[in-house]
Amino acid sequence: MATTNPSFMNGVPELLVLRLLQGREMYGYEIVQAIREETGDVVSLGEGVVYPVLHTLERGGAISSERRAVGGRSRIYYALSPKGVSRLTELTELWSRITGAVQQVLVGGGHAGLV
Amino acid sequence: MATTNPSFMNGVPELLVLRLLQGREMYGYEIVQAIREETGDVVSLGEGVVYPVLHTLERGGAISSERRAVGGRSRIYYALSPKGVSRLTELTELWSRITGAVQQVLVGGGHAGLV
DNA sequence: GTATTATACCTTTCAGTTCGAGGTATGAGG
DNA sequence: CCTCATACCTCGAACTGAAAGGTATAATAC
Repeated sequence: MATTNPSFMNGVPELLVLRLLQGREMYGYEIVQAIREETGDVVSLGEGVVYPVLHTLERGGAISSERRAVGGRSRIYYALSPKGVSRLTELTELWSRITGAVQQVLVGGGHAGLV
Repeated sequence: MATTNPSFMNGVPELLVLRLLQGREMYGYEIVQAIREETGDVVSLGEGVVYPVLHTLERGGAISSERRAVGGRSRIYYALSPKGVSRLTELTELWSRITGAVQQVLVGGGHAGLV
């Protein structure tokens, strides 16, 4: 950890991948399309983003992989580990705190003086 | 400029600064502290972030500056221009769309099929 | 009178993330 | 047979934001 100085807004791809894997086991190519579809193309992470995230996550023990042949296709399915669950919780809370703080400023209207 | 490849999550400092200036004219040092205070220290942008943002914004015509002496202090006050207002609208909408999309995935629970 | 702190501005350097492009391989359909 | 969609992967470029350091002045403390 002690990630040096991570920008306060980062780690969203990681968050999305972990969340999707919480629902079911998925493979990389599938995750790429799921993100596009579930966000209505608002967020579109390419394979160049998703695959490295998966590898980092696996290296850190947050997910595990298993190669399977499905209909002649070779896919690598990823599953969330307990470590991944707590990491997901962590990131979700962080995301919540940050968006809340930003919202605070957006709504605050310049009259900071609230109780 | 042509967007090159801006990460979909960037531009939050710019958004916050514009929003604060919508309320009243402010100077850099003041903005740094205001962000810290209004977000309860959740978001803390240093001077090394805020000043460059102000300069970029001014170069782009989104804000205008005016040097004033206040109680022996020399401060540079910034004010939002019409261009800055529309930029603020733009960024606010983008922010809203993105956080909405992320929320969609976070809540979606894997059963994408909604009406 | 001088030293320290808080105000107020600024820039440069560094590191991390994300993006895009490119590269390999196989099964299915024309 | 050739092309397209599936499915995996990596490297290089680019941008952002963080930290640290640098200047100057007013107010306070000693």
